[in-house]
Amino acid sequence: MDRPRKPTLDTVASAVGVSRATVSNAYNRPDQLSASLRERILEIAASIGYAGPDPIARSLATRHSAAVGFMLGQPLSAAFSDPAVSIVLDGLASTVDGHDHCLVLMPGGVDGGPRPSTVARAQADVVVAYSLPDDAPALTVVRARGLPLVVIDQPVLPDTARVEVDDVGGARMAAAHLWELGHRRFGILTFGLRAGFLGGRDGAYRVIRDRLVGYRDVVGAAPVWECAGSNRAMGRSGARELLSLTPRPTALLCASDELAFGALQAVRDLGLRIPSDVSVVGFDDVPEAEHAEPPLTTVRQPLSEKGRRAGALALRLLVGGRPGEPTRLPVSLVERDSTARLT
Amino acid sequence: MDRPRKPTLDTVASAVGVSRATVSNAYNRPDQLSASLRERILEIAASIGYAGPDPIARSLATRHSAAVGFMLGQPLSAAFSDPAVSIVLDGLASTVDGHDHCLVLMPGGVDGGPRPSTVARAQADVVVAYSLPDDAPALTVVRARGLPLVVIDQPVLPDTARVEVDDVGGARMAAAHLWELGHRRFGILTFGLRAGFLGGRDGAYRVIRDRLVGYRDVVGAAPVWECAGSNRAMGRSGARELLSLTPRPTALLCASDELAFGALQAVRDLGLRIPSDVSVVGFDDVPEAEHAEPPLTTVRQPLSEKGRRAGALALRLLVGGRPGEPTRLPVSLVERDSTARLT
DNA sequence: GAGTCTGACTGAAGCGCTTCAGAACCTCCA
DNA sequence: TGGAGGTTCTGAAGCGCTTCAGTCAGACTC
Repeated sequence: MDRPRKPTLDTVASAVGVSRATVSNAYNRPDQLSASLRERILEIAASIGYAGPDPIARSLATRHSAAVGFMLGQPLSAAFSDPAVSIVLDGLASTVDGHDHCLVLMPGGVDGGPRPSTVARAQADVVVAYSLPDDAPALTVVRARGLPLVVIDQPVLPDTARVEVDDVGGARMAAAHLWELGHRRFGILTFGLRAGFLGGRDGAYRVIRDRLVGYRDVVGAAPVWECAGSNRAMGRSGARELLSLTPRPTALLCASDELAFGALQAVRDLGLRIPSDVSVVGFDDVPEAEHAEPPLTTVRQPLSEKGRRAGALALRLLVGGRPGEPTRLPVSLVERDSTARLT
Repeated sequence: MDRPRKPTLDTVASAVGVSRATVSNAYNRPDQLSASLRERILEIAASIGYAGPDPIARSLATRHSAAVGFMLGQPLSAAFSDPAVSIVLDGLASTVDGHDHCLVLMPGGVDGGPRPSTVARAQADVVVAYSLPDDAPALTVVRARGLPLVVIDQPVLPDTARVEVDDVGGARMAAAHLWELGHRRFGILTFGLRAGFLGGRDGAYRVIRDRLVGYRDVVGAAPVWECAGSNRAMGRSGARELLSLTPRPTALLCASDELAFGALQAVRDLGLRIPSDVSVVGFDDVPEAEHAEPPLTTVRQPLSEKGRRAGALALRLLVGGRPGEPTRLPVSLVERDSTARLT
């Protein structure tokens, strides 16, 4: 609390015998002073332990904080149990970091989405939201603060940039693939805020609702188990529920690869074989899908690109750009060995 | 860039007809004014679209930013491919968030550790470093800025708080367990900055060096394959290298569970059985270890607790606390089904 | 009714920096 | 030789907020 007062621009200025403005220029606008003076300033600054302009004061003066906020629907551990989230975040972080911006993390609580007070105090001048429930209070706070917003995989909001993929189309591809292989009895595995067979409500996440639409477009009515989150363990127990239905589904449509990995395990738990007894298809095409046992048939979406695009959009909003049309990234079906013709 | 100027404390003050100090108090010290006036202020503030005190200006005035920085040794995607990292980060984030602090992420680049310029501009008043290479330049910058620092799993630095586990002891337990089961031919799988059999150098991470020491204490010399990172795919191919040695190891010591998961797969790839042909032990005890096939024998360390402790320490340094003695968390061996007596 | 308290509000001094309109001096060319 | 044009540096006005020492009424005490 009372360590010795740190040196400031003024300290340096008077140590060197120039004005504060000049020292500031030494750091920010080298062209505004002679090289020799600049060098002297930097040298003296270093010698008295001045580590450069204070980021906060600089932010206040320039009116931007060089940080982008990242709001997440889940606690970090839940979010990162799904590699898809990590990959998106990595794409975002590297774009943003490449432009000398920091990432301020606002993880979600149990009710989905960061706490409003967290969002209200976050130092960021643009925020990107990922997989928040549609009605998250955090979104309201962001708008109240007047911060530019980019959403990933969420319903369009007025005046907001957006990146998305064709979830409906992707889901349709997955379902059509199974349909063409002769499957007629399906189980659907999704995730949301709580576990159980899906009754009236259709889940909090737009992505999931969309995938559901796509699946149903093709397969019609089918039992849907919603997991409380997207990870293997939940996928495994959810799949177990679906597989214990009578008649047993011959194919499982999973709303994420993590869920599908769990489903593969559940099928094996029952002593059944993939794909001869049960076909499984995922969604995302995370790197591991290729190395699963058996390699997973899934819908590929460009995860890293999604993060990068979101980052680029955020950066653009930052300099006053317009949100523009939603960016829609392509999906495609990757056929591997977890699906086969029904015999 | 030129959206209409946002309302400030002054705007509100004059709209209400009170002084700026009073409006500030309405937000920060409700006891300093009458409830009725406070209510009126908040109401008018809302009506003119004032979303509360600007976080940056507030930070400047109070001289702290309510943010803790988190420096990481790897890019996000690499870091999060290992659930251990996510769990630690989650523990940290929830502690910190519970005290109304944000987390500022500073992911590493290819050379390990965030870029110095990123660190120099980050708005945080304390930073915690996790799994950085020992000589990361980022650490230097933090100290130059005079920010309090807490390190997780890293060599002790002067005037720095630290949390760690007994890596040497844990590794010893794992090795001793296998030794007692009769194993004499070992393969060791670790991770670091690049892939290959370990020759002279002993890796960039202290954690890994310690685990290696523990393994070797018990098993003596043994081939060591260093993966370029800690994930399944790398573990799988690394284990493949070890298993193709002659004579083939009967037991694999893996420096992380992720690596061990890969190793399990590699063993199966070769048509061998676990644990009858090859025993495998991991390190970390991530949640999935229990559900692996077979369930993984591993060294448990309290990952979430590690993050929480680091958070608590950071918060303490923030209010001027002394670093104190390093916090050392206990490890223990969890015996499951991936290890068995050599027959 | 004088004196003391207390609660409610305000004035003004910063926090550490950026930035912009000059000032001061020098060079160069007509 | 006079002014146009450069270069280098400075003064001062903010950025939006917190905080502390007061001021000012009104309530209370004796």
